[in-house]
Amino acid sequence: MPELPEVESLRRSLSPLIRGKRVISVDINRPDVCKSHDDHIVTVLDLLQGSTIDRLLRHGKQLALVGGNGRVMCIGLGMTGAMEVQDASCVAAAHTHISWMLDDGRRMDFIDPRRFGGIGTFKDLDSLQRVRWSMLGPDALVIQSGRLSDSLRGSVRPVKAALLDQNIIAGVGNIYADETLFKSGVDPRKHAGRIDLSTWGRIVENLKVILNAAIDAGGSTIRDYRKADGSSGSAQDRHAVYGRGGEPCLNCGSSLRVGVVAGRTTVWCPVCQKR
DNA sequence: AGGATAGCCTGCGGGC
DNA sequence: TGCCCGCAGGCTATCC
Repeated sequence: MPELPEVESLRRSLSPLIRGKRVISVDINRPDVCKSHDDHIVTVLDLLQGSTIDRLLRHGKQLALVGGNGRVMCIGLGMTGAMEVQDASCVAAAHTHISWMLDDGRRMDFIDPRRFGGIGTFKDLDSLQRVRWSMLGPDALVIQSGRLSDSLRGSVRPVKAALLDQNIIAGVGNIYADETLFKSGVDPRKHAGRIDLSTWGRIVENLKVILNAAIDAGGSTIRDYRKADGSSGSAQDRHAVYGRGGEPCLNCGSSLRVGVVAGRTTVWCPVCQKR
């Protein structure tokens, strides 16, 4: 499940494979996964055909590839999206929607069975920042607790809903929201506006620790992601609450509760996490 | 206005 | 054994 750590792991693993490479051609198998933000139909030029790939940037869960021609592709992985680089002679996986032929004989594929993901194209980095990234909250790795506290002052929404809102804070998904709130001892249903500054400080600190630990372990997560999609064995072991509903709390032994908060399946400890 | 909810889409696993 | 249904969740559109 690509949240911030998986996207950052992807950025790091993809970078040495594609940075500086030239895109010889682009195969568009499913045009509808691409969306132009510059008022025209997406063309291969928007998808960096003929250009080098100069930089890989990330904000929250979004990955941007910046071309030497200035154009930008912003990739959202959604739930099942993946980018894979392999020898161009390899058969493309099922649900490969876009392929980039690189000048080193390899091919980069955008694969996304459920198509919750997609690729936005922008004429330049400024356009990406203005149209999309400036609308998102600060990246979860660098957000300040004061900023979070300010933007949620008086809010009656559940704190979990706030953490999942990319316009408030970018990069947190269902798994790390639950894990962070458990580690912080905060009930996911607690009103965001009723959380004091010191508690926000604890939440932000724990969030960053959890995200950074996941990034450190993320290489393996992303490598076996396609298998982990169904069976996800090793990734689950690291989670204290996610996927452990009904099992004993690792802290107090109470049965972990499962419910729906902010429209998402949520697991928390009814004893350790306070309203 | 802002929060809640439905729908998108496919694969997998539980239950019968 | 095989089929069906529910669920997984990031994001957008729409409703309340």
